[in-house]
Amino acid sequence: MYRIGELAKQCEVKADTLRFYEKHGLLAPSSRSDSGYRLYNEHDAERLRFILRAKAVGFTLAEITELLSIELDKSNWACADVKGMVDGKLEHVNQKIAELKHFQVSLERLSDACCGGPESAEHCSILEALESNTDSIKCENHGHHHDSSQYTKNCQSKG
Amino acid sequence: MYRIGELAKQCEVKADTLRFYEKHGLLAPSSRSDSGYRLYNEHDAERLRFILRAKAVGFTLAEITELLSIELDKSNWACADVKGMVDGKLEHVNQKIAELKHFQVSLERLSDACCGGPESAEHCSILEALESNTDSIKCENHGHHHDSSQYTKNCQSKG
DNA sequence: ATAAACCTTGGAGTTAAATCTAAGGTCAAG
DNA sequence: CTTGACCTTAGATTTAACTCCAAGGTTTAT
Repeated sequence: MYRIGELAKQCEVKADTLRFYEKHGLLAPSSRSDSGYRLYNEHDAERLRFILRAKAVGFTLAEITELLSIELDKSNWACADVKGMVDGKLEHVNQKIAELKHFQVSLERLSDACCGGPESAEHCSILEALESNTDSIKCENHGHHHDSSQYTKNCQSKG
Repeated sequence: MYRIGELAKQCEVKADTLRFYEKHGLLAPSSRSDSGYRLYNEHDAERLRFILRAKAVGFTLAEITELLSIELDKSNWACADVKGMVDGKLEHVNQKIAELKHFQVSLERLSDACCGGPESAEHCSILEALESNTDSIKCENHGHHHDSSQYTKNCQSKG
C-alpha cells in the first residue's frame, strides 16, 4: 500500500494530480487509513500507469475515462457495445501509429542525411522532409549512393 | 490561394485557431490581399497539416514550434545541432510508437476475445487486457485453442 | 514532546490552447 | 446600393489539466 506521496513520486507526478484524477473519477485509492490518508495498492498503481501512458500518446482525460469505463459497468453492457467501443478506439490508435510512423520516417531520413558535423546546416532541408511526406529529401549533391550510406550526406563546409 | 475560412474548413479547424497559430509564430499566411485578407498557399496548408498531425499524436504547440524552428534559422545552426535535435525528437516519437503498440495489442486482443454478441460483457476482462500488459487476457473458459481463432471467445449468455 | 515531513479539504490561481465578442471593413449577388 | 457572408483587430472568456495555498490533522525521529 502506497500513500499518495509515494505513488506520486514513483510515477513522477504531483500528489495534487492524483487528487485531481480522483475528483474527476479516473483513479480512486482502493482504501483509506484510519486517519483518512489515501492508500493505493498495486492495482491502483497499474491503473495510474495506464492513464499516464494513454495521456502520453495524446488521449484526453475524457477519452481515457471512456476507455476505463468499459470496465466499470461492464456487466451492464452487451458484448456488442464493448466490441464496438474497443474497435473505435483501436481505429483511433491505429491512426495515431500511422501518423507517428510518418514522423519517424521523416526524422530518420533527416537524421541520416545530416552529417552531424560542425558545418552550417543550411543544406539540410528539414521542413521538406518533415512537412511534405515526399519520398526523398531535397539534397544538394543528389543522384548517387555509395555502400557506406543509403542517404546522401548533404552538409557543406562554409567557406 | 485560400482565404482563412477556406483553409480552416479544409483542415477542420476554426479560423480563430489559424489566427491564434499566427500570433504564436506557428503559421503565417504567405501573403495578404489588398484589403488585408490573409492568403494561404499550398505550402502554408502543408505546414498546417504538419502542425495538426503533430498535435494529434500528443506534441504540444511549444514542441511543434521547436520542430519547425529547425528550418527557420537553419543557416545559423551547425549540422551537429540539427542532428542532435532531430535525434532527440526521434527518440520521443519512437517511444510514443512503442506505447501505442502496447495499446494496439491490448485492444486487438480484447476485440478478438469478445464475441460481439448481445450477451452481457461481464466476462470480457477489459482492464486486465488494457492495464497490465500481460500476455493473455483473463478468460472464463480458457485452456484450449481451435483453428478458427487464436483467442478464446469468452462472452457467456446470461441465464 | 516537539519539530519536520507527511497528510486532509476546499477553493483559488495558472498555463495552454483555443474560442468568443464587439465594432467595423470588403465583396459578390440581386 | 444594400444584404449577407465573408474578413479585420483587440481583447475578454472558456476549457482542460493541473498546481498552489491556507488551515489544520497525523506520523516519525530525536
